[in-house]
Amino acid sequence: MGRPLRADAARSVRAILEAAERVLAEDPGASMEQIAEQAGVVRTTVHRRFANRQALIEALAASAKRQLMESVEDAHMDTAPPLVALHRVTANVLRIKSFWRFTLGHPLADTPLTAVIWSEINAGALEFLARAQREGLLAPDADLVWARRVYYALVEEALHGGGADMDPEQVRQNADALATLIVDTFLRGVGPHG
Amino acid sequence: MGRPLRADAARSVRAILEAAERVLAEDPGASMEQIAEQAGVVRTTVHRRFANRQALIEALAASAKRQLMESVEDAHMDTAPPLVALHRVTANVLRIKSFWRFTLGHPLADTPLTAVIWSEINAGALEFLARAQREGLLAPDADLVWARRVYYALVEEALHGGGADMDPEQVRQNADALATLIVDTFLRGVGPHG
DNA sequence: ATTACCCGCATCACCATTGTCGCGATTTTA
DNA sequence: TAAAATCGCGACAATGGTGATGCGGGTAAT
Repeated sequence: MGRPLRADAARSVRAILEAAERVLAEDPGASMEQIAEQAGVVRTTVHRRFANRQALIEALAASAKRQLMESVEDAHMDTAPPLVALHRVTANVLRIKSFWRFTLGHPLADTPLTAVIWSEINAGALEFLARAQREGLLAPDADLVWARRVYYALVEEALHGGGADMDPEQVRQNADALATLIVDTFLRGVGPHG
Repeated sequence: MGRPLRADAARSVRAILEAAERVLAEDPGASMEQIAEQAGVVRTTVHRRFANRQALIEALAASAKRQLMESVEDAHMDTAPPLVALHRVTANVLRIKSFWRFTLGHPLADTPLTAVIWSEINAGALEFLARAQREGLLAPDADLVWARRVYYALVEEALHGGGADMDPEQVRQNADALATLIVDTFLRGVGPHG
């Protein structure tokens, strides 16, 4: 950690990170050149701030994972009523994931650090589902690991599915409606209810 | 279409296609060299049979799409009882998709031809869901497009989800059990039923 | 057995990407 | 305003993948 970056340098770093997220979301194999262009910067400047592609991706991962964890904690999944917590965490995650489509969606961005965070989140999710099951929100005989996978799949589908990917902006504006749809489908499926 | 290939040449072609499917499933950006190595062949031999990477991928697509269509037709989705047809097509598709993980899973393998086939399959699926809804298998107010997306997502999840991808062999052996799980979740979700 | 074909191998040219460097011009900071 | 940091730009070497070619030894077909 040298001295703090100068104002213009900090601006470049942010521009590069945001551009990288956009470009890599479209094409995970995009070149540094393309990223630099989107950032309105010359390629050498990118290399000045990030030694290599890996360093750039890890920097992305750091920001993304932090935001994701915050948005999960914000849902208070350990205390709020299960249905409320589920809806809330779903909407939050939709918003974050629509922003970090590449970093949070592609396994390429995996570092030793992120693996830890993932396992934490997965463990928390399983714990939450167990509580939800005890409180009658899930079927008593439901396979919780499968349930977790189904939930993840529904979230991913809402984000990426349906032919072309959703417009991130659109996702963020409809996050609550989408969350309702996801939770509803998660719990009751698409068959007739009642 | 020149004259038929000699026996050893045909063997090489098959080895290359199978190797390509395996290697590309692991890493969609793998080099021709890696594919050749897995095929037990020198890289120049690959180029002898497939002018460029694109040609190779299109050849893969041709085989895969044909098998997929056959497996869908085999389910008789237009005449069989909806629940039966749904279970059957699910098991069939699981088997095919576990084999062609790359070609059928990655949009990279998209050619003008495959786009047509996809839209046919999608239209057929929607038609089937409409019938299923009329016959009471789906909720009367269910959004059929969303239902289709949910179904696709569940199938993908069963194949690729759960941390590491499933062992293709294992998927094929448990295709019926997996299909039951998928259809059940699709129709009733994971919440309490009754 | 002869012919036609195929493969492995070595080699070549070509291209895109990556990563580094130095310089002059510009912007920020103190 | 002076010093320090940053950027754009051009250049460079290194790397790795791509596609083509020709040759000699081997293999399938007739």
